[in-house]
Amino acid sequence: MVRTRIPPSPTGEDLHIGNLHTALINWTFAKKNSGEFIVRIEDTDQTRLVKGSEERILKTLKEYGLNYTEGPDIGGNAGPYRQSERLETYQIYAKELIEKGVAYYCFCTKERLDVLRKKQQKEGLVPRYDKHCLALKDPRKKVEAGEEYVVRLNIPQDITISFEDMIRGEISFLGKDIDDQVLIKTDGFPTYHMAVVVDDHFMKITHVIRGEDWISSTPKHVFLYDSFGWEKPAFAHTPLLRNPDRSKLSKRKNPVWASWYLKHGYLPEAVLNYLCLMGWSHPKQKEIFDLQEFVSVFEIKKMQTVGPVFDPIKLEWMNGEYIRKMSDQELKSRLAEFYKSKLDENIVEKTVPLVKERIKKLSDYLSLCEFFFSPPEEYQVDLTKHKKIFKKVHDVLAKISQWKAETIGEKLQELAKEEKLHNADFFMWIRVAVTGKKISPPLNESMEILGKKECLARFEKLE
RNA sequence: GGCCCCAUCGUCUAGCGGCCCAGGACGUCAGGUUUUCAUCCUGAAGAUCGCGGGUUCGAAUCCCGCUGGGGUCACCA
Repeated sequence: MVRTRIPPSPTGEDLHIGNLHTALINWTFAKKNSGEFIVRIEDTDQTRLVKGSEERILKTLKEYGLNYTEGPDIGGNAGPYRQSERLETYQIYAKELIEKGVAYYCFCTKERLDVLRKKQQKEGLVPRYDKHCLALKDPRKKVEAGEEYVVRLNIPQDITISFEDMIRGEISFLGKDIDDQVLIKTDGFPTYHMAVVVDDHFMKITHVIRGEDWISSTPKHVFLYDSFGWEKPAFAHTPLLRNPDRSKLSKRKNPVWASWYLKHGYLPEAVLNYLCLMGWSHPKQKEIFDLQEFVSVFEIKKMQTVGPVFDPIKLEWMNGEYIRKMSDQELKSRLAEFYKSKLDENIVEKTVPLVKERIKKLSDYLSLCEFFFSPPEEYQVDLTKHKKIFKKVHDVLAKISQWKAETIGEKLQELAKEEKLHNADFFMWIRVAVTGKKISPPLNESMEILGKKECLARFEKLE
């Protein structure tokens, strides 16, 4: 049984878009293999916890439709799914490591560590723990005496640790290049490295699919698995999403919270579809496809190793494509949902066919259609010179008995001819008079929807 | 700096030794349709496949070096 997971850390505002990307890959990989996708909260850093973060992360994941079968809010057989609730387990296994000699107590103070690090840096060496406490005679006594300690991993200097990455092939590291990582902190909490291995093992995770930034930590994890005598999961390190300058995607240069895109009128399925194209491409070079299709054609081995630049422009294009292909009914309900039903449903329904090809995001709707809900307060063009013609327009419109776009268009066309006015100018004045803007949905149809009375009123105002 | 990962149009990518003086998509530009905008249609510009060596009859594709980029070096994940 394939089991994948996503381990968000509740230390940010929300789910990071990069995490959404890895979540998508994990979810898809699980689905493809009829496996399970689970969520585990990695809240071992008590100092960085952000209130409400966990709830928002889980909510966002659900809004994107990446449903999980086990998680902190829904439970499951391998729970608890919050690391802060699994503290004893880590303690037990840390002891086992110490007994096996692959981990040791360390009593070094922060001060000593700082001095050591500075000295190494000055000498041009890589900062690394010097195994000072490994030589201690009776560390147990100090522990029993209540001295503060951490537990460190004891990586032999002379070994080579290698692992097979599903995307990149074999990767190996030398023991001398790996630091004696802290496993248990002074506060008794485990570090990521300890917790991730223990949890993945007991949660029976078969495939660890995570970002490229974890590659250099993987040998530590491999060493732990081997020390415990546990079967290792398969590893895959996905390329990291990048800023335009190719650095790791960051909030200074891009909106990074997954919910930001939802809030700003992007559709979850469009964002996900765009993310599919980050580091992977459809075998038939298709760009637009749904999650179901992704699951059926996705191959993790075909993932690219280069970090793709996250391009908001292409995302926007894709979002527009999704909107365009939606049924009117669907778009109407998405808009209602997006605007939290604050807009007149009747108007939304009537205007949807007019705007479908004109908006790229749900949030574009209101700026384009504001004039349907309230008369323009200002005009993008100075209309004071056209009072006379507006009077004529008003009278022509007033005579129309069948208030239909077609008739409105015909009558106005006739007037333009009579007055010997260029269509482009004439209709622009009318457009601005009715909508306030130079850019609007089709004029005649808009006037039909607005209704005769309202249209006449808008011209009377300008006469 | 050490270690690790990587390198095809501005961007996302196809390409797995001959089909490639490199194809598609976004974006850009020009034209057409149009009462604005958008859609739609047509077309164009845009990558000497980072550079230099090999291997081979033949390399974007394989090997090596260089250069460049990224990641990582915490009692953060």
